[in-house]
Amino acid sequence: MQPSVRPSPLEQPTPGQPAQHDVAAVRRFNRYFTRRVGVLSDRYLERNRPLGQARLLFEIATATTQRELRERLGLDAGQLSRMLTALESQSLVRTRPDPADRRRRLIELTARGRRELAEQNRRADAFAAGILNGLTGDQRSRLLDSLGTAERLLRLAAITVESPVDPATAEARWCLDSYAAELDERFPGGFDSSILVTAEQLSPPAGAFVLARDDNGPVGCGAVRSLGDGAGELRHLWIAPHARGLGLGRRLLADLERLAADLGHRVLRLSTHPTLTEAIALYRGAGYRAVADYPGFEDPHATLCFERDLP
Amino acid sequence: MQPSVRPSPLEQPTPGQPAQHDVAAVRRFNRYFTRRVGVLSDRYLERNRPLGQARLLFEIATATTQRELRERLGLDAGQLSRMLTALESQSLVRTRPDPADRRRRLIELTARGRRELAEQNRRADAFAAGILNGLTGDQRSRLLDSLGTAERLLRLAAITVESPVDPATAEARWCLDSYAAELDERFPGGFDSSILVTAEQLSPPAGAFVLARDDNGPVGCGAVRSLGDGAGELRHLWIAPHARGLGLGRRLLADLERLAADLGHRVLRLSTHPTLTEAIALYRGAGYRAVADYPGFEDPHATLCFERDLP
DNA sequence: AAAATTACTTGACTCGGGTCAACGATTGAC
DNA sequence: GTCAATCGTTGACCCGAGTCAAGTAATTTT
Repeated sequence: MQPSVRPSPLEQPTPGQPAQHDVAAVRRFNRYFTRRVGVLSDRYLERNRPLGQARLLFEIATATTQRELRERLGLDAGQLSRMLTALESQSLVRTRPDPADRRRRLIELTARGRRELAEQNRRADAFAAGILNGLTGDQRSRLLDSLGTAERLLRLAAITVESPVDPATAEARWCLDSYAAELDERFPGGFDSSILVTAEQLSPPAGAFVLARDDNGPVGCGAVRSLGDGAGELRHLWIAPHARGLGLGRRLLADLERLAADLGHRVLRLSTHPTLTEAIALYRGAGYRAVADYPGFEDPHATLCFERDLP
Repeated sequence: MQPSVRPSPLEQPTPGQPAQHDVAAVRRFNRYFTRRVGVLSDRYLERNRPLGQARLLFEIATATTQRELRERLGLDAGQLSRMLTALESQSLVRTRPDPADRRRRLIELTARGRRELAEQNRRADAFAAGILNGLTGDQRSRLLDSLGTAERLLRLAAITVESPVDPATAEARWCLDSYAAELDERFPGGFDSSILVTAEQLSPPAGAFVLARDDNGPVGCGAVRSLGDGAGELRHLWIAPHARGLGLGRRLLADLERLAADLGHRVLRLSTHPTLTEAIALYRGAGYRAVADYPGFEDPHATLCFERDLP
């Protein structure tokens, strides 16, 4: 819902309200899909066991504490406790006190529970296979393609970008740490994380930090700091691996440019490394031009510099 | 699950079990979609009214008798009756005895019920719009494209083809009537339905009839009759308008060819009309060649003849 | 005209999901 | 060492969904 005061050459995330026709199409698909696939596959899951317990079995496979289960499934403590005793009485699940904190109870599947879970999975697979069965190979791959594209775009649509945000929060730190860890792996000589800019440099009015989140937490970040003299520097633009290929980079970049302009910068500069091909393509596509160097440039890893005038 | 005894040049609907990878992709999408969209939109629908009543309100807009509602929603008679009295006590719905059969009660929305329904729709729209909001125009159209393709393919996968089937059943008659009605509209001079082949000609061993159904009933048909002398004739291949563009034609055609071969025919012939461009494309694509005429050809509307040797 | 059928209503249930509050047991903070 | 907070359990609920069977009124069949 940004007012389009300053039209940017980049794609705007929200070009007005969606057309009624498009809204109807989404609703139509939703109606069809949940009726045909969603509900049915639930019924398939439960083997004369309440749906809640069946779902729980799924989650227990990867969780160990009640707290975790409660958060993941959004259950009441009492309700979960009762469901667990039900599963325990079927000897699908075993609980024992956590030695580290004996208020807690650790939960694990028994051998029988694992068999039961495998059977549930087999049935869910059979259901999905049943859907694919009536299709030719070509049709199948078109279907999977469409589902994949749809999922990626839905995920993208679920991502919200907060800007500016305090770079000292846990979520922000997590992003910056992930960024450093990734570069450390990708750069031949590793990555020297001491060159990460400090939180002070990224807080207004000196600079700004931008954070993208989906339903499960942070999925990307980016920062602007001041180089002085009307110039800003873009730093630490990072997208979580599972959120790549969605167009989120462009969205973050657009937000950072807007922020930089708001901070009074007239030109935005950045440096990057030839290995980071996706990033380079992003900058070129967004109208950045390569420059030899710039004052304040200090990253020893970077060997490519870009800049762009801000509107 | 047809054994591939006689490999046809046409695409087989079931080339073996789907790969595990594909199955997982379908499950992944299902999980994501139902969690993110399905459940949420239900919660959006209900305005401190039980979900069942909210759904009912939707359906009443287009239905008038309890019987119809029961069938559409799969509800118990008692349950529906109670839900209706609940809606009636909120004066959203009015019922009155059907003058034609006073055991029945006609159901209609009151003015207030219509307002309430409109509000429900507004909310559901807002929810769908919310999904589209975070996307650029280009991304939106890609999303809608993908959803459309996925829905069409899922619909196709849900279609089952029964062959052979008794051409005298109500469903078969319905298809043939629809076929005649459509041609009557599309042909400049109308369609003379007396040339429809008789049920006897389409029953084994003289011929065969094939019927395609989706969850809601018949969506297509086709027939083979004998022309004598080792030749069969393909007749009345028809696909319901809402099931077109899915590739169902090719599937029915493949089934009919298999049937014709089973009946002992060595060549399959057919006649069609230049207006029916989709059909002509289908036949050409399936390896049929145009011929001038053939013995037994009798359809006054048809002016194009095709044939193909059966394996 | 009687018997069977159909359309709906009502009562009496079960069940799963969900909420709330009280209560041990355990732990961390001061 | 005490007190507050935390983790899980248990009892006592509500609610909506769904099932089953008996009952009433109207209609069709025979």
